[in-house]
Amino acid sequence: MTAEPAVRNRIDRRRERTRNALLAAARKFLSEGRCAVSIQEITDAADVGFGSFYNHFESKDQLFDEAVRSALQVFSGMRDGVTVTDDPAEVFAVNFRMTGRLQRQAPEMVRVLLNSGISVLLREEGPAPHARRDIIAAQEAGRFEPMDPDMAVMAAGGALLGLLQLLDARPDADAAALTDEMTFHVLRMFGMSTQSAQELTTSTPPPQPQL
Amino acid sequence: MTAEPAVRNRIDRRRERTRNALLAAARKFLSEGRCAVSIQEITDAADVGFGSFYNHFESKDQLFDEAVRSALQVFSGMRDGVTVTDDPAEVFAVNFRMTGRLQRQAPEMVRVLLNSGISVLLREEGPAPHARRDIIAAQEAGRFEPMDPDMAVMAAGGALLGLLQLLDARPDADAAALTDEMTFHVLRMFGMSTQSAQELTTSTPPPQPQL
DNA sequence: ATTATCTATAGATCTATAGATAATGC
DNA sequence: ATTATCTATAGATCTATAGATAATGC
Repeated sequence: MTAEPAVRNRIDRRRERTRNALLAAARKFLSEGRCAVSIQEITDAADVGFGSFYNHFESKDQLFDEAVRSALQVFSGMRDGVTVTDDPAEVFAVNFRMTGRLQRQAPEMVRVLLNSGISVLLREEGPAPHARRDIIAAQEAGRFEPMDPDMAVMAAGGALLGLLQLLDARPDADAAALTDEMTFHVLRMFGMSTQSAQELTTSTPPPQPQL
Repeated sequence: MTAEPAVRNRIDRRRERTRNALLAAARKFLSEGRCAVSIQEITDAADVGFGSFYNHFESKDQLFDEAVRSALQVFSGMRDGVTVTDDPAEVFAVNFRMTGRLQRQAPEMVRVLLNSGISVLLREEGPAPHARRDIIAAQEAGRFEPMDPDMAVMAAGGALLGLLQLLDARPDADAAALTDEMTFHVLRMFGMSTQSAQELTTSTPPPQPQL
């Protein structure tokens, strides 16, 4: 009656190791913007026999697709375990601040998304659907002014991607400070007062993102 | 003493036609996110003999690089011919509004940028350097509140890319209205009052972007 | 005469698979 | 006995170039 255990035996664990090595190698190339790489190069980077590729993926396109998806999951999975508050604006702010800080924790994952285009903001597996719900809740609670939710998601998501790109280009910058500054401005864009926005971006530091 | 005429004779014009056909074909593939396409496919799409490719480009990478650059030039070149005002905030707003409207004029060009990642916001050939100067001028004129200029560029540029992506996904939406709404919110993010931001986004409609 | 384009092709590279090898389950 | 991995390779595809053709300049 219970679900299958995630890992059944040693064979399955080895199989998953190989698969993960291929995904990690694919993310490495995608993070470098190299999408025209041969399967041989991928299996070499994964330290896996060439033929093993076809035990796990039908094509390079499929591998790359799942690699992007796996990077997206890091972002949407980050929300799990975050303390819930009853202020939806704070929920939004905490998630924004955590995502910005994620750049220093997982720069390669972030780079995969930065290279995969703005369309990540429209993907259902990405962080957009959650953000959309948070924004609507904050609007209904009167914390944000009314605004087309899709526009709000694209505005906040775009600013977030811009921030991540800037942090990527500036390895020595204070990521937490810049992230909080960006969060502050996004909250103000959503109609919050300077004081309220400052309260949400300076008070409690957000928890460390979980990987 | 004068510079060479852009086009000297019929041979040069034909040469340029071929080169432009290759660039256009490359943009077509890039706008579809297909970077692993063969040179044969590119020359077929350009309706050009296979060998002609090497008369103009040394490699596929070089072609793709110049294709992205040519798409970027459409954006930064759009500013030329725009009426100049003495309010730097209005200059910023007019350019933002024109760029949003550009999505309906040149959707393929926009798609090339959307697919080429957030790093376009850091490229010197892109619109970022101009936007940066406009933002600083508006800050010094007291129209925008102080803010790290690079952060401001990434915030506005990210929101703009998000807007363009949304317009691309919604061919039937009112692009001008959504663009003006996004402009309004970005101006408010930069510290403008609701009234001032509304004045800059509702009064004079921006001129049609030139292609 | 010059120059760009086009066609054809040799050689390199890449993909997909078959069959051998190694590891684990029962 | 089963299953995944690995090695080797046939066939397909792709790249870069050589040489022929066509168009223009002078």
